Amino acid sequence: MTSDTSTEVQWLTAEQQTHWRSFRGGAARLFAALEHELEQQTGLSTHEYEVLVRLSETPDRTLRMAQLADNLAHSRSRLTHTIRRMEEQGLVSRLPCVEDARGVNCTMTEKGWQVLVAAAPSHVQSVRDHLVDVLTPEQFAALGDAMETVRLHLTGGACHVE
Amino acid sequence: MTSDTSTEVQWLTAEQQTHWRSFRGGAARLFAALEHELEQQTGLSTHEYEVLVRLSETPDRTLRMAQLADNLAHSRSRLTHTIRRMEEQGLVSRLPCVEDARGVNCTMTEKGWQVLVAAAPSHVQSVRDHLVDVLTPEQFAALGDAMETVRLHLTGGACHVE
DNA sequence: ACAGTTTGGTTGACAGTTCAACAACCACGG
DNA sequence: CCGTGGTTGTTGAACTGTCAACCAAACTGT
Repeated sequence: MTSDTSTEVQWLTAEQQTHWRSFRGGAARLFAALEHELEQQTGLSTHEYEVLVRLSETPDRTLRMAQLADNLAHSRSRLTHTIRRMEEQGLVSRLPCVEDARGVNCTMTEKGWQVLVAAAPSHVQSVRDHLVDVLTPEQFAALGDAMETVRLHLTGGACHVE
Repeated sequence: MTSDTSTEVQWLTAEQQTHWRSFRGGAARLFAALEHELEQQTGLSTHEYEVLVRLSETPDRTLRMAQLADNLAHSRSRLTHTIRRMEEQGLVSRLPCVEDARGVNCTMTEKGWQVLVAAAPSHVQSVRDHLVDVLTPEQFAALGDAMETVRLHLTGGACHVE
């Protein structure tokens, strides 16, 4: 990008390049496979599934739009579109927020809960089939730890929930 | 999905769940950050960048559409659209294939080569900043090995190139 | 009280992806 | 030959995500 002699580019070694490509290629194919299987078996996209999971983990199955967006690392507008579509399917509903009149509370409907309950087993099985059970427990743990480090570094240590 | 008593669901343990979420969240944020930085600094999407990388690695900077699609794990139609756009930008060009009249050879133009050369350093730096240099060499190697295993399992051992 | 700024959320136009249908070509067995 | 089936690549419509503009409500300082 800049000059040539002053700022020498620090290339990747051959091993690093191999690892990087394995990571990128493996992750891309893994997520694609999971997305595809979930879609086939339940009609849900992984994003919709994740929305339902996050909502299901709160006491009242409700979250503010902004919290949901942060949790999922999605843009606000993307979440708005997703939630609108899910609302049309009857999976969630939106209510104005009492404490903050700007806010919107997103709640899981009973139908949304049942859809999630029905979808979870096959999705978990997919994750096992293609990731968890393919690796040794040590490999899988190392994978999780490494990516947690990456995540913390990217979010500046904040955004603790995922 | 099926019965309840016969097919008991094998849930993830709490640790497995944590690792899985770290992996998914970390990978999503990492790829998003890399995509964003590459876009900002070079005007290229990561997909376009990968296309150029793959082409640059062949002797004549040319690949059949199908090989390119397999390498990138993209659908045929997706690649067609991508290549059409890149062709409009003058980064690649398409020529009918002599040996197989169905085929299309995709070649990198000189401009495409120069765009790649200009883009590579900052992209490599991004990968270092957010992934390689954040982990220990052992962690990074373990990451690569694990995802290579996942990739091989998903592609049935075939598709050796990535 | 009130202008200025920040935050929460939505909207619409645009860009990129998916999916199904299609056309052209190869390869192989009658 | 001819036809059948599989492969290669493209197309257009529908869908999803991105981006910038926007409104409304909440803070902030005077």
